[in-house]
Formats: sequence, structure tokens, C-alpha cells
Amino acid sequence: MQYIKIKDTIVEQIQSGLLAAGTKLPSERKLAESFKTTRVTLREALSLLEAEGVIFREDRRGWFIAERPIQLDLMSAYHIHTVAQAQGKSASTDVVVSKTVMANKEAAEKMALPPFSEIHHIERTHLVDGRPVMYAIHYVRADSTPSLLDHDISQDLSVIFANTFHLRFAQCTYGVASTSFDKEIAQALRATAGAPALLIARTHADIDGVVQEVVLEHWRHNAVALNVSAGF
Amino acid sequence: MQYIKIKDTIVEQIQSGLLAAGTKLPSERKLAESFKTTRVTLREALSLLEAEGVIFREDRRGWFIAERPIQLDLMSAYHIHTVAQAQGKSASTDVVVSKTVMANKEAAEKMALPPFSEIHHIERTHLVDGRPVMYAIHYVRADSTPSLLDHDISQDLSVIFANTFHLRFAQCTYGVASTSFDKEIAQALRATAGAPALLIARTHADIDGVVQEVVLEHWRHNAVALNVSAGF
DNA sequence: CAGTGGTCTAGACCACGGA
DNA sequence: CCGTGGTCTAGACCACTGC
Repeated sequence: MQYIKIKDTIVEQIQSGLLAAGTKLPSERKLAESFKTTRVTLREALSLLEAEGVIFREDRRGWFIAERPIQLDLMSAYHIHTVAQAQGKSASTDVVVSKTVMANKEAAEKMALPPFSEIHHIERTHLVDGRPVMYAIHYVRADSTPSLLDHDISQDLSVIFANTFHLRFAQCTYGVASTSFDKEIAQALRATAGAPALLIARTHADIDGVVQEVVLEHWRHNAVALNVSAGF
Repeated sequence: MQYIKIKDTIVEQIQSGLLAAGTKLPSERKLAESFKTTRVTLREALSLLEAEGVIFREDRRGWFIAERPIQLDLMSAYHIHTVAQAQGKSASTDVVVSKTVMANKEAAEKMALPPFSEIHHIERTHLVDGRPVMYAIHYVRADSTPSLLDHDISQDLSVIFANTFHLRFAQCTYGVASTSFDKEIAQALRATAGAPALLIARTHADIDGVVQEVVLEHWRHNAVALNVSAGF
């Protein structure tokens, strides 16, 4: 089990500080030669390290040492910019899709919408320290927030909801599942299809219990850790 | 990208009902032949399906179609037996380790213990429908629950806490992270080291805010989905 | 354009599971 | 004891990245 040995050696080098977070590893061919093995075996080791969250890959760009994950507290409404800043990182957001459309089946179900409802469909890539780590798909009831898309969509949407539409969320439910990226989302995150991912589905309801927004957050699995607290 | 094709074909067969949950797939060699490819490429496809949670493997036993995951609601104290039952599954528990020892560093930190504190150290394998899906490591303050290990440790511990020690938990915090199994835990779950896993770290405090129990739950990543709700 | 990662082939040996 | 999954070798071609 050579690949275990390779894995441990790389972990060791990271812990000893020889390989800092964000560093790119040498090419697979060079690594394979260093460890006197073939690329297939080397990639086995790298995949293991990826699954552990120690390294990650950028599609066709190579392998990199992972950063410390962002800590998310699900008990308080979060926005990635403020959370990142509080943890000494910087975040930015790219809007990929923003359109107002008839609700698709998925959105209609999750929001319990009447037929032919219009929703805003927004997709954004979120970067932390310049690295794309999360892809979010938003479905927002259009009747409550008619002119939403005229605003700057790259910021915290809840600010727009509050300031412009006097819309506040009273309740939020999360679904969390461990999966992997499909092709489209992987591409948007410069990841590879099949890379491990964490899916956080957020459902926001207003004071009347009406679901106003649903967000599907696809995280690179090593970029995030969740905290939840419950009292009884 | 042949392995995408293979992957899709298998997904198709599952959705069409040809492959029921729990079924074992044919051997890798046979599958490789069916798809006119090599085992390496076939395993690439299978690994992708494993990452997606569609199939899972038992070490040296083969590949199986995944069942529907257990839904866990973190907002209410759960026990796997009752949760499984409510979802039409049956659960059982094997005690692997049960001893009273001096707290190790990990336990002492998480529980804010004074030096030389004694704790109960319990490790259990949890099975759903006969399949090992979760490995739990418990650290329990021994001073609050002196005779804990004399009881039947394979049941819901909180019942023993409540009935025997009049100990109730008032607060629970969770940490959730996506990782992979290390060798020991993989073995206990008949999984392979490096297989994707979900780690849920539970910390239980009593009414006085004293941490009485810490549990590290290592789940097969496709065996569980989390639900959380928060009000503001 | 050189080098890289992504993909694939056609084998091989071993240790373990299950009959 | 047979077949299986786990591991490994030594190559190859292609499309893309980054210079």
C-alpha cells in the first residue's frame, strides 16, 4: 500500500510547514518520479488526500494545499462576506445567472408556489481569498421583490430584502448532505466533476411563514465546516 | 470520457428499477467486460458514483446500490434507533469499546476537563437494516455517571443518563464536517479507508452548562442527511 | 509550444471472502 | 480453493494551461 506511504509523506510535509496553504504541488509526473511510482498510483494517493480535505485540485491546473475551512454558524443568518472577514479572509462574488422566470418544478416544490408563479433565478460563484469555493443557486419569490434584479446582485441579498422590500426572514431551515459536483457546477468552481461537495439547502420564510427564498449552496467540501447549537 | 457514460448507464438502471437498493453489482471484471473497458476505467466510474452517494462499497465484498439516507433533525435530540424506526428502517448497535480511563487530550479539550479527570470511553458501531453506517466515539464525564458501564451500553445512552443519573441535557452543539474514514473506523464499518464520510461532533451540556458528553459520529456519507431549523 | 492534467489500455500479483 | 477486490506497472494520446 504504497499510496498510503505517499499520502503520509505529503501530510508530514504540510504539518512540518514545508508546504504552506495555497501552495501548488509539483506536477504529477515529477511527484510520481520522486516517489518512484507511476502516475496512477500517485493519483490514488492524491485522491485520498482530496477526500480527506488536505488538498484540492483545480481542473487542469494542478493540486493545491487546502486552506483552513470557513466556519459557518447555521443558528444565525450568515453572509459569506461578513463571515469570511471575521475569520481573516476576504470574499468576493460573481453573478453568473440573474433572470426572472416561471418557477421550475424544483423551485415550485420547495417554495410551495401556486402554478405559473414568477421567481427570480440567481446563480452566483463565491470566492474566498480569490479561490472559488461555493456555487449558490437562488430562487426568490418575484411578487414580494419585483425589482430585485435592478439592484447590485453581487452583495448580500438579505440587505436588499430588508432595505428595499422591508422583507425580513423569521425562520430558516437547512438541509445538509454530502455529495459531489456535477459537471456544470464543477466548471463554475474550477473543480472537477465528481469532486466531493457539501450541499446546504437553505429555505427562508418571512414572519407569516411564507417561503420567500430558497438557496442551494454547493461548497467545495474542504472549504467549509458547520456549527449548530440547539437548546431543549 | 467513457466513465461518464458508464456512470450514467448505471444510474439509469437504478432509476428504471432494474437495480434495487441494497443489490450487489456484478464483479468489476464482469462490468468492465460489459462496458468493453478495463478495470481501471470502470473503477473510475464506480468511484464517481460512490462520491455522489449512489452506490457504496464494502471492503473486499463489492459494490452495492445505496439506500435512502436517514434524515436527522439536529434540533431535537435523536437516537438512531427511534429515528430509523420512524423512517421504516431497523437499527442495531454493537459496542466495540467501553472503558473508564483518564481523559485524553482530545476529550479534555472538548469537555474543558480539569487534569486527571476520569471519563467513560465508549465506541459503538451502528447498523441500519444490518449495514454498518455510523461509528460513534463517546466521551462521558465519569464523575456524573459513575456506574454507567454496568448498564446495557448498546441502547440509547440518554435514557440511562435520565433514569439512573437524573441527568438531562439542556444544550447541544454540533460541528459538521465532510471528511473521509481513517483506517480503523473504515474497518469497523466494513468500508475502505478514504471513503467519503460525514463527521458530526456532538457536545451535550447539562442545565448548569457543564459539558457531560461529547460524541464523534462518523457516518458513511450517503447514509445520512441533516435537517436544521433556526428561528430569529 | 512545452508541459500538464485527464483519460485510457492491457496487463499483473496478492490477500481476502465466501463457498 | 476459486473468484474477487485492492493494488500496482509502464506505457499511451489528447486537450488544455500558461508561458
